[in-house]
Amino acid sequence: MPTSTTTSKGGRPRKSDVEAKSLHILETASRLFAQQGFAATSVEQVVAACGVGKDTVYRRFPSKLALFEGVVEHARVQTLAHFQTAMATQTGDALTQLRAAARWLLAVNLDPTLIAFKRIAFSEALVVGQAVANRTDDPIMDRLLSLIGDAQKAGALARSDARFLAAQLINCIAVGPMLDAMLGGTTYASSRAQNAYFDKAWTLFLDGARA
Amino acid sequence: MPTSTTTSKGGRPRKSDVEAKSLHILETASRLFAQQGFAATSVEQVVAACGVGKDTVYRRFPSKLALFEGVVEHARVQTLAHFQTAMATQTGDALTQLRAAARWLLAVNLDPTLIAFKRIAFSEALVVGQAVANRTDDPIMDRLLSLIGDAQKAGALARSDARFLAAQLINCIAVGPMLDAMLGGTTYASSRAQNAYFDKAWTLFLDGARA
DNA sequence: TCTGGACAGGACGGTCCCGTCCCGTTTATT
DNA sequence: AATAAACGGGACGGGACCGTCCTGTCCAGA
Repeated sequence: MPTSTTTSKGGRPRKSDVEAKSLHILETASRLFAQQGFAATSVEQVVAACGVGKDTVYRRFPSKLALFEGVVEHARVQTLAHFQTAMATQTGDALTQLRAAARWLLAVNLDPTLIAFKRIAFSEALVVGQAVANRTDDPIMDRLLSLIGDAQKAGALARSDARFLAAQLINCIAVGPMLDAMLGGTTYASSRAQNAYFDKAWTLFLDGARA
Repeated sequence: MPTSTTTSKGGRPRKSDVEAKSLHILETASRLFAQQGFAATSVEQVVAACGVGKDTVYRRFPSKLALFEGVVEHARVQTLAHFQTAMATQTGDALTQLRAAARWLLAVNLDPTLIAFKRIAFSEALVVGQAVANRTDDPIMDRLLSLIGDAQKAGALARSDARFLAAQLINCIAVGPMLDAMLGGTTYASSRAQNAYFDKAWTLFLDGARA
């Protein structure tokens, strides 16, 4: 049975299986890190949950920190792809697209896994943070800035500092609910509550930022 | 030399010294927790930095977690007192006072110690968080709600949900810079930058929230 | 004066965890 | 068929740390 995609007891795997196993490790580690945090999750737990030997993890990731960085990078790439596809189908003027981007930001900032990683990023910023924080190449921010610039040119937004407006947009729309959820609140769990909040917050932001 | 307020080698202390020592432990632990986080700070470090025996800590706080909770409670009481005195000297109409409260919120949210504790609160929300998060008896929020209510009655603010407005005020004014600082940013370190940011953010909020 | 309580310093047991190493097994590659 | 690589399982060393216990010391209160 040479085509064993399932986990066998041992033996040299095919290359596709090697990659699949890396992905499996990343996803399992992601779940555990998200549930328990970085320090509270032991490599042994990951290994056991994967049904995998310790060497198999340490061959791919030279340390626990490297494993975590791999998990974060994986999540980042996925989130980015999600954003790209969500925005690709958007049409309309800049303000409409900005609204859609803001709505997406709220939704993604309420995603439990992202919240968990933000939590770890904040908490372990002294240790782990650089893996999550302060990515200078941030296509999402670039897109926001671009949309804000277009909206300003169209006269739909006041011509204040675009970077400031983007930061305020994120703060007004997405950050508050995220922190609430991060600290255990369930205020915005339902889709209805999310929509209601978004409408109010967007209106507030727009009234303040309108030209 | 019976009046030794300094640290002596041993001996039964006077009651005032007992309390002073508790305070010293709390402040030293506060500094270390803030610098290094909860998990990364060992009781031995606190003990060594205090010049104190382990028993002396464990007699006051039955566990490391209890010590941390004591530190947080101490900080909370101090912050609250600071807020009360800062607001006691305020005069003027509700909107002016609300502005002062917001300005205070920004300053206190950029205080390194508070940032450090918020960081720990986020990080260890699964373990420690209840000590920091979700205090229902929050006089600061009460004051904000009261001021917003007054401003609405005076026609200076739109009559939307006061709790929503308060949350947005906090998000727009204080939370963004705090998160930035928490992740290592130094954007708002100088007092000038802080003032400039505050003016812009307050204006944006007010334009959105005005009646 | 006398005694008990608080103290500093430090040793200790128990626990947990990271990262390395080894072993027998299985299979892709040559 | 021979080789080498990857694997699961598990033991192991090294180290960190929590919380307890002990010892000698010294002073506040009775």
